[in-house]
Amino acid sequence: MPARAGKPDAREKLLDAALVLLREKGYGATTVDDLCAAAGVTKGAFFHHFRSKEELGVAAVRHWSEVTGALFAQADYHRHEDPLDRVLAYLELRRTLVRGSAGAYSCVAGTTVQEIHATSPAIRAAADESILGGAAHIEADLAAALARHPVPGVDAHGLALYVQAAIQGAFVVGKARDDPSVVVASIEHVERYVRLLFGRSA
Amino acid sequence: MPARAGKPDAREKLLDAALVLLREKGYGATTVDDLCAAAGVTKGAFFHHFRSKEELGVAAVRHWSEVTGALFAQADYHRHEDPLDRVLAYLELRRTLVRGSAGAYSCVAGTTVQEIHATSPAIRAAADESILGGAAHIEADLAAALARHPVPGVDAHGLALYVQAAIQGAFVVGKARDDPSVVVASIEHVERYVRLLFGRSA
DNA sequence: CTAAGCGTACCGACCAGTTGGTATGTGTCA
DNA sequence: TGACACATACCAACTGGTCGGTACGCTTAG
Repeated sequence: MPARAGKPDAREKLLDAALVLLREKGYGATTVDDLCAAAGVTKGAFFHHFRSKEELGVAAVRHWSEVTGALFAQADYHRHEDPLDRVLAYLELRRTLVRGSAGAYSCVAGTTVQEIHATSPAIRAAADESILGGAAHIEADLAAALARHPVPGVDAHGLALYVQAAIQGAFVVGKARDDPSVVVASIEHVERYVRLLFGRSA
Repeated sequence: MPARAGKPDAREKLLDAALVLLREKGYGATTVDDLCAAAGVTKGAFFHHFRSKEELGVAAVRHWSEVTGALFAQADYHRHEDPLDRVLAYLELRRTLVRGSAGAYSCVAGTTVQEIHATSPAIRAAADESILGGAAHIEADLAAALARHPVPGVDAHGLALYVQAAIQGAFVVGKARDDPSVVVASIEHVERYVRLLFGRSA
């Protein structure tokens, strides 16, 4: 993909490679050499763009936020007029995205934060931002839905975070079971929960 | 715990140390030297009891299953007559267990499987068994509750796995947010889901 | 010319695993 | 009873390879 000749693309190639490798092997097991080989770049290029492996970790998680943010921003589930319909369409989209191996469908932020939450504050903070950003995709819609149909003890922020948590957990169990169908089934449970909360029948 | 004098306990000490270190630092970042230091044992003892670090990983996950299995087996939530009450009491127990740092409340199997699911089939299988075992703690009760109050499209096995997934995901978000209160809030959402499913008011 | 972008060669630290050895049983047979 | 063979449990020093990171040189655009 030689978009523009002369433009720096080693950095982009490294970040894209990181998205795959981090999800497949985790942060610790992914070596700098692995990343360079996958990106078709040498170590010199790596440390030209990133001062350390940790700095790449932060950049990769932020890159992940951007990639997924763009994906959901341009998705057409926003077209629904009813905010609850938008939330349900979002969940349906997330469900249909689950295909193939865990390295293809799981989440960079969730995978990475499990390993480094106690050892790398910078990556942990980036992962936190990424997950909050993911929750933000539905938080406003949930707030609007709750305004129309209040549920005692439930607030939009907490519910949005729970949806993210349930999906993250589905990835974990999907990896353990080595079977994406349990991820799909779990997301269906999340959809059922949202419908039950708002008294919407299937 | 000097049960019987002369009995080997380096193995036990290593496994107990592994439960802490694996949850705190993850599998990759936990070195054999770390484990030996935490257990107060030398490397010679480590490789006397385990042929490799991977073999310890498998043993540690199995040890985790035994420890948590014993914890839930002797818990008194089983006393409830109604199976749904037992499930709700189980969730309440899990919620009250969330305190302190992620290294104290999170799950060895879930943390480890994220890293090694693609690289170590043996540990992955052990983690899978552990998570299935966790689901088994409530699966029979869910089956009984569903027998009394069937819910279309919901089976006990899938629901039990979803409960495990939601809790695993709560740990992930708890680590990212560095705040156990989001874990508690997520488990409360799971409790609300179960109550809604079975038409049980709070 | 100059500096950004990238490559090659290399270094020191670290880490999983090895080696060779000690201490303490434990069964057994004269 | 005791001495010999053997096994288990553990220790400390070491090794070979790997990994994150560095030094430095070459190329090309402005």
